[in-house]
Amino acid sequence: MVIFIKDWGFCACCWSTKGLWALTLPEATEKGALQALKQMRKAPVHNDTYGGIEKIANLEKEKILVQWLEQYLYKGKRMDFPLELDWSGFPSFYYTTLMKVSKIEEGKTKTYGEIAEQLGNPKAVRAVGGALRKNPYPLLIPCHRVLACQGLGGFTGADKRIELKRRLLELEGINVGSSI
DNA sequence: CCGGCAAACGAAA
DNA sequence: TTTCGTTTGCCGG
Repeated sequence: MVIFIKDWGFCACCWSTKGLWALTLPEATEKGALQALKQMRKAPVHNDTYGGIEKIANLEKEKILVQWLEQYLYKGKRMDFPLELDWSGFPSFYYTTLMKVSKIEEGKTKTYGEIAEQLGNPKAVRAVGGALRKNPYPLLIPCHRVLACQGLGGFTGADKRIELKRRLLELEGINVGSSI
């Protein structure tokens, strides 16, 4: 479904086979968000299949997701997410990586290197990046709190979405210089 | 089935 | 500025 968040813009939220995807480009129009939603339902952004989860988007979950997002993005309150997340079939390295990431407290950040170190594999920095790239639950698993040692790192691949990472960090009171 | 390569990185040459 | 290291998925043979 599509919601409008003040000072943020239209936001398409979809609970798909791959988990969650929420498109929160600030400049998205309602029409654009609807279009994106349609796309997401048809072909989820995360296009690797993990587990045999059914393909139908779950509207009930979507509602819960929307409420959560409104609390977080609009009111700045980050609640525990009330639904269980499905990790079946997800590669174990990715899973353990994302678990580490999920333990980063609100308002704090880590680097890809630090995560790799915590995994007992300090050189696997790039692999950590790979795991975050596959994060089926962006926003819920706070991968925006993982930065590169110099600069911001990436966020879901697409160009403009790095802007979302920046905004999420600002929302949590983390000062990201304009240069990085 | 295998080899090579790319990807949200980072250190060292 | 190039190379290498880690893990995974993808594509070509």
